[in-house]
Amino acid sequence: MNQSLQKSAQILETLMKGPTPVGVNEFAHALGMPKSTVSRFLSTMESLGFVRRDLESGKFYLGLRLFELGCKAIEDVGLRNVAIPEMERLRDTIDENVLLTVLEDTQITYLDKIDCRQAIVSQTNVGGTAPAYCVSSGKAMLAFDAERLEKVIEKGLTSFTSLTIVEPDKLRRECKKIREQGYAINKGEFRVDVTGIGAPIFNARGEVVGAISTATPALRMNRNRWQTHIEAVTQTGNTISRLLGAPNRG
Amino acid sequence: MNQSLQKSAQILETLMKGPTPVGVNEFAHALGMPKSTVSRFLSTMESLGFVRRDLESGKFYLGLRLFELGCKAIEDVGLRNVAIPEMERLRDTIDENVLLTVLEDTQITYLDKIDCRQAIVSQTNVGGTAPAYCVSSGKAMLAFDAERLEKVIEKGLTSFTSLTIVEPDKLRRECKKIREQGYAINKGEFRVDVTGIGAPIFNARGEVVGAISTATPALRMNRNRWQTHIEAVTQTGNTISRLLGAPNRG
DNA sequence: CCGCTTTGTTCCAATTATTGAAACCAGGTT
DNA sequence: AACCTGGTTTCAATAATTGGAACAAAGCGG
Repeated sequence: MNQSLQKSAQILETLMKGPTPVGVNEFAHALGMPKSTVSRFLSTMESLGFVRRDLESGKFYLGLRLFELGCKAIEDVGLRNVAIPEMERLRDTIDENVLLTVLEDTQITYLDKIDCRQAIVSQTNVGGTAPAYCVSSGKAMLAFDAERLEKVIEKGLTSFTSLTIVEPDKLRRECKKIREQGYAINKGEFRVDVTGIGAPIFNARGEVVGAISTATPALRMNRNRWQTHIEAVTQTGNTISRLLGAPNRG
Repeated sequence: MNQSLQKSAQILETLMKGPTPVGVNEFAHALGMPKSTVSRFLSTMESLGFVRRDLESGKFYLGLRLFELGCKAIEDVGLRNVAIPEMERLRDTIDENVLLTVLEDTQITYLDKIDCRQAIVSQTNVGGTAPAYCVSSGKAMLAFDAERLEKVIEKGLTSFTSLTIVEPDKLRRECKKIREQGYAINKGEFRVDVTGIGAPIFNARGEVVGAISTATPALRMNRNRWQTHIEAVTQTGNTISRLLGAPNRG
């Protein structure tokens, strides 16, 4: 057990749990360390960005490097562990934002987003929601969850654009088609300028537990890109499903 | 300079900057450390919560302790509490993404983003960084921090697009102009399709402590929008500065 | 099923870094 | 001017760390 890391952790803990800012002498008393030891540690931690020193008082706060690291740390959770490497591969293949969603009631929630390298993207907020029946990942999940599909229909299909599917039977036929082809497409059904391709994710019992999808400005999708992306997204959904122990679906 | 903390920082940096998860051997190669050294460090960092090990693969991610520390770190930046309501007003006025940044060494860090309602936006990662000299908020801060400006110049001005300012004197003249007009503009200097308007934020001692900026796809910026946005961003920067007790700058 | 390769862990003699009391510095107060 | 407090730097003494080697486990190809 590395002693230096333990001491630095104690310093960070003091800053996280108690009032800030904190001076060298305060640390020495709080942690039972000689002030020369504390002073040297803080100097190193400051140069690494783990703490920052208030110029007026000379006292210390937690550094913004931790904020940067923390933003990255939160990205790796739950279904994400399995999905992220595959989403990253998909993003690398098609260079579009790749989203991870789950179905909650009649809406989808964006659990995660793998960012592409394009400067112009369709905006999606991790933690945000959207109606399931008019986005690609939502339709991909509804197609394999008949009970939830009927619940969505029962709740009512509000029009968001002229392309939104609002007739129940049309949505049912759309879902049948999705089951057959293994992916869903959205072309401006929720937002006029946004297109997407979604594929369901199944668990070991064959239940749909999530979906991955792309989100692309419509102007970037030509015929060739559609075909390439459909294949890549479908394959990624299958791969993630297999990693979760799902039975083979083709 | 404590060697152990440096090594742990390198490990965290590898996890933050590159693809994850990462194995012991990968760290050893990436960092030029013996795998015994890496293995011991990871073991200690895991017990402290700084990294977490995927049970299946044995590979490592950044730990959620960093997320906890990062949340506290950003709380300590009082700037956010003051800035957010004004940023929201700005977003409501111009309907573009509004960003809050601070200057760290020669780069900016995105502390916060207030999302607009547009479907197509310029992508920005909270917790992410960018070189200060070729984004609007970075230039807005450098203009009022001569020492930091010279440090950036000394480090070198890499070209990102054909519009990036890479001549030191041209950057200095640009900063002089920014000081005069009170705002900075970026038109494709860092990413070709992205424009932005940035305004500095000052504290009670008249020191620049941050900046707000917009981030907009270039195709959405016509002449009228430029003028409207410049006035709104500049006014918001002034308002936030006044709230922080800054002397009046006009 | 066996041999090989790769990844990761543990050991321990050798090496290096760290330690912390003391000395010193700076600023504020009496 | 003297004293107090907080913080930095020094350096002989001390402790921690190192990293190659040995070992273990898992996966792969023949």
